[in-house]
Order: sequence, then C-alpha cells, then structure tokens
Amino acid sequence: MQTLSKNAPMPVVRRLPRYHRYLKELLEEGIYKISSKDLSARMGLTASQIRQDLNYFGGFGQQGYGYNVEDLITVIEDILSINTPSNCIIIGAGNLGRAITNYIFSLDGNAKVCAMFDSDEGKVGLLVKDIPIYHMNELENFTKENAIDIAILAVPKTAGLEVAQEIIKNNIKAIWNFSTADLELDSDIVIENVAINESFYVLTYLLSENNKNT
Amino acid sequence: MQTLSKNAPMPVVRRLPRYHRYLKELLEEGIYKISSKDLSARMGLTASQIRQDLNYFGGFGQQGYGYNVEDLITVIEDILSINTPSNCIIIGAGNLGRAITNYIFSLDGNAKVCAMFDSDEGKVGLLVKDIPIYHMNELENFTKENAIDIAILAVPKTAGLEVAQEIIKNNIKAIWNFSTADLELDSDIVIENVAINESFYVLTYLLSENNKNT
DNA sequence: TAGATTGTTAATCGATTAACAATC
DNA sequence: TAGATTGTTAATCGATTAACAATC
Repeated sequence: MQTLSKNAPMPVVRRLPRYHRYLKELLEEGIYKISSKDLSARMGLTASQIRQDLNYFGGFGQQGYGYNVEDLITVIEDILSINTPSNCIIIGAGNLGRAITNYIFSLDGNAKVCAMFDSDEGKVGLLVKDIPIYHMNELENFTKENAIDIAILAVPKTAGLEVAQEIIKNNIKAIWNFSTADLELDSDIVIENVAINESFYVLTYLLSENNKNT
Repeated sequence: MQTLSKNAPMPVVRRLPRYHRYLKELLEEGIYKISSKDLSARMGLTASQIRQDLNYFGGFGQQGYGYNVEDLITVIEDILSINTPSNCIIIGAGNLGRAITNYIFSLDGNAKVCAMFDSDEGKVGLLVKDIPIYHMNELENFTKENAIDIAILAVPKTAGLEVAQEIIKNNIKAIWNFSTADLELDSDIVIENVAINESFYVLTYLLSENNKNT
C-alpha cells in the first residue's frame, strides 16, 4: 500500500530542468541572488509562474530579497535527482541505439551506460564506445548481477512492447522510450517517451503554416 | 503583410502525429473505417477530444458512420506536410550531429540530409553515411546553390545562438534544435526544440517519486 | 523603518470533457 | 426508418496570471 504524495503537475515538472539551466548560467555570470521578476524577464515567463512553480515543492525564497541562486540549484537538483548517477542499459544496438550511446557520452554524467543488448547475433560481442553488446538472452543474468535503474529502449516499433515486458520482468523500474511504440503497461514502471519523429512532423507543420502566411 | 489563419492550439498539433501513427496501424490491420469512440479506446483518449481535435482542421467524418481511415491519413499527412520531403543540413558534426545523421537514415524518408557543417577543420572533408562535412564558411555558398528547408542544430550550447543567426542570415526558415541553447530570435523563423537531456531529468524525477511511494 | 519581494489566494484563461441536435 | 455517430455548443476542469497581505 502506498501513499501518493500530492505530486506537482507535469507541466511544472517539465519546466524545472529549464529553471536549472538558467540558474547555472546565472552562477557562471557570478550572480548569486535573483528575484522571480528578473528571472522571468530572462526566461520569458511570468514572475508569478516561477513563484507558483517553485512553491509546489517548497518556499525557497526570502521576502524582500529573492532566491539564492546556489541554494535553488541544489534544491532543483535534489527534486530532479540530478547528480545521482543512473545506471542504464540500452536495448537495441542499431543506428538509434548506437546514436544514443554516442550522444550520452557527449553529455556530462548522470546517465551511465553499462551495457547494450540486441537480439542480432551478428552484433553481439561488438563494442560501441567501450560498451559491450550482449545478446538479449543475457539480459536476465545481467540485471541480476548489476543494479540497473533505467532501460533505454531503442528497438523497432514491432519489438517495443515485447521488450518492454522483458524489462519489467527483470525488475527495471524506468524506461526511456526512444522507440515509436506506445508502451501501455499496467505496472508501476515509469515511462518517458522521446518522440523524435513526432517532433519533426510538428516542425514541418509549423514551417508550412509559416509559409502560408507569407 | 500577412493574414494569420486561426491556428490550431499546439497541444492539438502535437497530438496529430500520434493520430497518424494509430491510423496507419489500423490500415495495416485491414480496418478501413473507425469511429471516434473506437479510436479513443485504442489511444487512451476521449472520443470527444478526437472529434474536437480533428474539427480544428475540418469536418472529415460522416455522421452515423465514422471516419474513413485512408482519407483521414491523407488529411493528416497534408496538414503535417508528411510526404513532402524536406532538405536538411546538420550543423555540428560532433557526437550529436553524427548521431542524428545516423538516426535519420534509420527512418523512412521525409528528412533528407544534404550536408553537414562544422567549424573544426579536422572534420571537414569527412563523410558520415555518405554525407559530406563542409566548413561553416561554405554555408553561405551551399545555401545559395541548394534549396534548404531545415537546419538541424547540433552544436554546443555556447555556439547555439551565433549559429542560429548564421542560419537566419542564409535564409533558412526552420530550425530543429537539438542543442541546449534557448534560441530567442525575433525573426519569422520556426523553431522546434528537442530537449533530450531535459527529458532525462523528467524521467529521473518520476523514478525517484515512484520510489518514494513504494 | 521603508522598500522589495515572496508565498498564497483569487481571477482569468485555455483546454478538455460532456451533452445533444443534426444528419448520414 | 431507426441507429449510429458526427460536428458543435455548453460545462467543467486545470493551468496560468494577477493581486495582495505577510515579512524579510
């Protein structure tokens, strides 16, 4: 039995990483305090929204002063679990899986890729940036011997659901889904979808709308 | 002077690619007509939302019958400009840029990568999947001689804004932004952000919330 | 203290859902 | 025709903005 804490609305959560980014920039500029008003001007939001957003998590400011930049960064990092490295595996060692592996290496920290998996025997044993590719059959043993937080799903749509069930079976609690499959799973697993192709269609939509109005 | 047509709200636009995907699946299953009720059950939406969404663009259904799947696919493809291939260039030939090039090749059509650009002389002349890497200096000439629809931005944050201005100067009207830079540009250029690292932080947030409630 | 700025409540706005008349 | 299902208007819900008392 679990007591669901009153969660912040998702639109608020999705704004937090952006707050974090701007606050880090302030720090780089040597700015140690910021008011919601000044931050809102930089970010193109309303000051009201910033105060509302932060107050879902607590009262981190000080009346008459504003917010301490360093403190607020720490708070947001705690909320988002930034700085707590996550052990990840990538499932699917095709173009997409390899692209993700390479990309993650270009980021700093947080996501550690421990292994890749593929059902294609031809790929098994190869390395992508020092990361070994194992056969899907080895997933069960690997997850028993290594504490894996996140499975990154980079398989073709047709394999998506099946692989997701495999992931659940092996007790991983989060999927970062880069596949085009919609994973409807009634399990307490957490899923974040990265729909890159959908993003592209939104762009071509906007472009054509823009052209119409020229 | 331009007459802005009454645009559909962005939440609606962002649902269109998903409608498209489900409709294509229906077709594969040999289903040629669908009611908003049946589609809503499949997609986990309300029937009302589906009808509302579609009616921002027109009345595509038929009372007492439902929607013709093939027709609706065509309509959505027209709205999103799917099937009109877009000529793209990728700016930034580092890990991220190369990852995107490889990824796009794993998708079918629509985005054609014509060239990559980088300011690092060491990369100039290399090929990524047959795509040549040019020096940034050559961007102006290249865009004069080739009709480029979309610039895909895959540069480090620090270079983001400067490169974006370069893109505008060379008359490209759309940016698919994979960089972590916020591009605030007052120009009629269209921008779609793909904030992959932000998506990751949302996932780690959800995971930690989920763990709390166990 | 006076000025500034928060935290929070109330008002507004926009998006989603419900309801139903129109109609195939 | 009767049944089904749309297109559309009205009601509800949730998110954003405005306002202001609390307070540093």
